[in-house]
Amino acid sequence: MTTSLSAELWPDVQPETARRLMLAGVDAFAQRGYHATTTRDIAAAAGMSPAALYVHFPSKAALLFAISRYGHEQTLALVENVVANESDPVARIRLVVEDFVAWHARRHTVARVVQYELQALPEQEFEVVAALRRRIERIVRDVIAEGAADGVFTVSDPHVAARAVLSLGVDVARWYSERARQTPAALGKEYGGLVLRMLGVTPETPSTGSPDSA
Amino acid sequence: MTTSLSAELWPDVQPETARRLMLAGVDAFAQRGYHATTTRDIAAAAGMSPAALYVHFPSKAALLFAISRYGHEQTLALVENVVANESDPVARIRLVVEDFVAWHARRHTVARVVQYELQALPEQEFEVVAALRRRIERIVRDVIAEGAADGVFTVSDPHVAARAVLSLGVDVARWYSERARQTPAALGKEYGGLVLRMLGVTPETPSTGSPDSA
DNA sequence: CCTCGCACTAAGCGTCTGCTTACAATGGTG
DNA sequence: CACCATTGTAAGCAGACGCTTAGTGCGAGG
Repeated sequence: MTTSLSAELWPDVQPETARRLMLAGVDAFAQRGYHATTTRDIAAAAGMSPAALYVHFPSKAALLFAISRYGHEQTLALVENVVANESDPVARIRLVVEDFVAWHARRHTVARVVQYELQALPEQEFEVVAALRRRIERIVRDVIAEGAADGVFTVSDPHVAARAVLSLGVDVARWYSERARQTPAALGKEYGGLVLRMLGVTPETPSTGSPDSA
Repeated sequence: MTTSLSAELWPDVQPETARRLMLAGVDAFAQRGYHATTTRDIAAAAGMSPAALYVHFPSKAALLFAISRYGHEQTLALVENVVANESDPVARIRLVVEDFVAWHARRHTVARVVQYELQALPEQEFEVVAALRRRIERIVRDVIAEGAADGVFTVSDPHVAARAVLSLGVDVARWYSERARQTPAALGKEYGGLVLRMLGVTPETPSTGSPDSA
């Protein structure tokens, strides 16, 4: 189980039992999918009776929402953080990809739920996370558009390019596992390079600093 | 509904009713997911009683398997066809991406089931489609490795590069819809260009022929 | 020591699930 | 026309589902 690794997640979820339920939910949802997971599964994995779930969450869907929302907020924060600390489009997009990919690899269990169990959310809750997703996509698209305007990126359509960049990151959650040949950080670095080339950045552009000598 | 477009799928499924059930299954599985779809949903969408499903398929899982297997065979055939008709690694990878992406866009309903409902298959049936998936990945990886050996591709690891290329194609099924701004064919062309740059092909390499003048 | 509130459990509710059974309509073949 | 395989239906079974209810253990406050 990857529970031990995920234990450092959600450091501030109020009752310890609620966090255990979220952890159990993540594992179950990621492995079997939301609809194939029963409240009895989750409760048993958390070492409790099925009714205990309803002490902390009004419904099974609310548990999914808590997980999904928290995960989306983390990835949004990640992207916003890079944009806040960097100004060069090349550095921005490389670091966004590095962090985004590394997160989807390291947290691939949570990421699987975040990216692929969206449709199971009730309409109202779905709208909340959909808004978070739009913000993430918007930021990436704007960074690419800015780089294209500066002439450092060569893309015919920032919309398509942003989709492609995010696709590379999202899809990592689908196939990555602990027995992958690369660490999350190493994979992020490699994908960062791939994306820069995809966006038409020539290697002869050392940007502001950090020559990244091998 | 996208049923009318999908109607040209499976031209050779024996009884017409079985095809209608598969069509209804594809739509339902893609929209709500396998586990959230009931046999009553499928039967109703096909205009039949729930028991009719069991005249043509031994179980709900068998219906999913028929859909998944057929879809995987189509994408494999697509990739094999390109490799059989082209010899240059650059042309091969560009056409593979073009066709793979276009298929995942045009058939995004089927593709969604094919790519994201795998885990719902029983173990034995899963192994069958997993073998097909391995063959697809293998071909793409070999083409990239060959291009890298020839010096036309610049990749540090063909495994990672193949994963990235397939990720771009697979993820199209997740976000593409009829109201996308690009036709499947146009998207395929654009992604083909992105992938070539990602693999380090310089635009100054016109390969054997086909200048692709715009 | 009593009392209250909170976290939790045992048991079970109404409903829905995949699937089966018993039977009817249809159409090709002798 | 008799026969039967094929293709469908109506009704329902056994089990599992999300969630509720009634009640228990226990630590904090008076």
